[in-house]
Amino acid sequence: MANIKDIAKKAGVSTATVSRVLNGHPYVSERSRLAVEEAMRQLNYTPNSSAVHLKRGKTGVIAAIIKRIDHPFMSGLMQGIGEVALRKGYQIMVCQTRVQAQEELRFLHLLQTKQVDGILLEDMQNDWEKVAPYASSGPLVLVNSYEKKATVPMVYVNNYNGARQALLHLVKKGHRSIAVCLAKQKNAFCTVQWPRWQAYQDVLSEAGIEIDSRYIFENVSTGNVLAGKELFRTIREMSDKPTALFAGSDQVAAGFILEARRHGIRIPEDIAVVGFDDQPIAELMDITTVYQPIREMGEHASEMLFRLIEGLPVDQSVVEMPHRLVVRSTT
Amino acid sequence: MANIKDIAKKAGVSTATVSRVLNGHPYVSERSRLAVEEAMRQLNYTPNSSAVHLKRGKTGVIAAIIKRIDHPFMSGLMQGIGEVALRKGYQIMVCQTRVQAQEELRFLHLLQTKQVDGILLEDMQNDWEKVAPYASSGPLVLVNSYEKKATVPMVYVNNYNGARQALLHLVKKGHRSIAVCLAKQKNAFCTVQWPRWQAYQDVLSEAGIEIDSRYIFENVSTGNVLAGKELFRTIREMSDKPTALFAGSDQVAAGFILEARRHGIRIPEDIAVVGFDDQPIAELMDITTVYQPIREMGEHASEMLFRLIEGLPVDQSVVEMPHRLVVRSTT
DNA sequence: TTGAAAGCGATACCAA
DNA sequence: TTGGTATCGCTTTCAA
Repeated sequence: MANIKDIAKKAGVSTATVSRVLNGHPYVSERSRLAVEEAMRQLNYTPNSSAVHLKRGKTGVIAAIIKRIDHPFMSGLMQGIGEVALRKGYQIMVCQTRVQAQEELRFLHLLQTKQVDGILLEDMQNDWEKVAPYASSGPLVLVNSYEKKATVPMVYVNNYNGARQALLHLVKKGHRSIAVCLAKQKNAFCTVQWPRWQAYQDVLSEAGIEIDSRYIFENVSTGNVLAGKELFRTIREMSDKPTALFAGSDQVAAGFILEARRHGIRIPEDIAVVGFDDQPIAELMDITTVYQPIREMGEHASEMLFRLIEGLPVDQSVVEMPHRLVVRSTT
Repeated sequence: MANIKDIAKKAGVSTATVSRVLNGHPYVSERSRLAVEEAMRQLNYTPNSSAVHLKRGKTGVIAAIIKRIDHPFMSGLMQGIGEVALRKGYQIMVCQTRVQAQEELRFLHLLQTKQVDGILLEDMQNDWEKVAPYASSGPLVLVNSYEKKATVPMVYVNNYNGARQALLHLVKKGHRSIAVCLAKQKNAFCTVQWPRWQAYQDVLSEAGIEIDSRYIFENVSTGNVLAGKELFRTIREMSDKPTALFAGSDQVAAGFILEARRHGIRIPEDIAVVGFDDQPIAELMDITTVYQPIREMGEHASEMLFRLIEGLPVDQSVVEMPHRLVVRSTT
C-alpha cells in the first residue's frame, strides 16, 4: 500500500505538501495540488487511519456500552446515538456487556487506551467507585443511568416515578394483587431495576398491601415477547392469581396479553397489564404503558458527549428526561 | 498521560523491555518485570491503541455495514456477529447506511484507511463493480447478500425460493388475489427485495394469475409493527381486497393481523397472512412465515471474515443458509 | 508556498 | 537478557 512518502516522491514535492493537500490547507500552489492529486490517484492512495489517529490524538470513534443490541430499547437508543454521531462524522463502536459488570469495565478500558474519543455508558452495572477511574481518562456520559456520586453528565428517566405512576394507577383501579417483573440484578446502583423495585414496595406499602413474593418475577427477559408468553403460563398455574401485572416492558406485556387472550383470559377484566417504554407494539396493541423518550435520550447523551469531546462546557449535566403514563385499554 | 518511555525511565530499563513485559514475552528477568509492572502501576499507564495499531498494522476492529440497527433482523444479525467477535477479542463498529448506497461506499472506505481489519456488508446496495475496488484493500464478506459477480465470501438465504415457497403455499390454498410488500429499491443486484419480487411474478404467472399493481405495496417499513397496522388500513379501503398477504416481515404481518382482528376481520378466513424471518413474534402470534437463521448467518459470516483476517483459507465461500416455510394458523 | 525534520507511542530486529 | 534504534505513516512547526 502506498504511503505519503510514495506520493511525495511521485508528485515531486515533500510529504508536508502532500499532507497539506490531504487536509485542504491553504498555501498550496495549484500546480502542487494537481501533481499530488494525480499521484494519489495513480497509486490509489488512502491515508492510514492509525497513523492519523496517533498523530492527532483522536480517533473519530465513540463507544456505546450497552447490555445487548438485541433489545428494542437498546436499538432505539443506538438509533438516537447514531443520528448525532453521523452529524459529527463519528463512528460508533457497540460494546455489549450482556449484563456482566466485568465486561463493562473491560470496555471502559477503551477510553484509557484512547481507542475511542469518548464513551456512552448505558445502565451502569458497576458501583461508581469502580467506574470513576476511567472517567478521569476521557469523556464519559451515563445514559439511562442515574448515579448520585457520579461526576460525569448523565441522562436518564426517573424509573422510580415512572413505575410509581403505573403502580398507583393499578392501585387506584382497585388492584391489590399486583405482579411485577424485575431483572435479577437489583443492585442499589442500578438505575432501572432498583428504583422500580423501590416504587413497587412503596406503593404497595402505602396502599396497605403486603408484598407477596410469589408475585415478583425475576429474570424475565424484557426484550422478547416470548418471555411474556412464558410468564403467562407460569401465572396461569398459580392458585392465587394476581389481578394486575406491571410487566416492565412492552414486549413482555404484549406476549403476556396475546397468550392470555388465547386462553380466554380477558384483559383487563381478569388481569390488567401495564408495559414500559411505549414502543410501537404498545400503541398497536393498545397497551397501557409508561412512555419514555428512548431515542431522544440517546441523542441528548451523545450531544453532551460531543461537547465534552470538543472541550465545550456542558450546561446541564444531570438531565432527567420526561416520562408519562399512557393509559390505554389493558388497564 | 504516561507513555512507554516514562515507564522505561522510571523502571530503569529500556522501552524494549517495557514492551516485552507488556506483551508477555519470554526473556525478561523477574527483576525487570517487577520493576516495570510497578512503574506502570504508579504512573497509571495504559498503552496507546493508535500507536499499537500503527505498528502492528491491525486494529482489532471489524465493521458491520447494515441498513439500520433499529430492526429486529439487523439486531439479530449483530447478535450473531457479536458472539464471534467476542470470542476473537474483536470490537465491532456499526455502520448504518439507512439504505443509501452512497453511505455504503463511505463505510467501505474504512477498509482502505485500515481503520478496521475487515468488513461485513449486509444487503449490499451497490453494484458489485462499485464495491469490488474496496474488496481488494482488505477482508470483506457479504451477508444476506448474493452477488454472482462477487469474488468475496458470501452468506445468504435464497429469498427467491423462500418467497416462492410462501407464495406457492398461498396459491395452493386457492388464493388468487395476493398482496405483497416490497421495499422501494428493487434493484437487480438487491439480494432480498429483487428475488422476492421475481418469485412473486413467477408464481403468479405460473398460476395464471395476472399481476394487479394495486396489490403491490412498496415502501412498507419492514421492522415496525405499526407499518402493518397502516397497511391494513390501506387495504381496508380497497374495493377489491386481496385474500392473502405476503407481508415480507413478521412485524408487518403481526401489525396487520392485530389491526385486522380489531376490525373483525378473520385471519385466515377473510385474509391469509404470511410473514418472513420467524421472529419470536411469529411464534407467539402463530403466524405462518418463512424461517431464516438470522443469527447463524451473522455467525457464519463473521467466522469467514476472521479466517480471511487471519489469512486462513475459506473452504466454502458461497454459503446458502437453509430456510423453510413454517405453516401456522394465519394461512 | 515549500521542505526538513521532529515527533506521536509503540514494536522488534540486531547486537551486545 | 537487555538496550539502541529504525520503523509504522502522518502532522506540524520552523525556516527558508
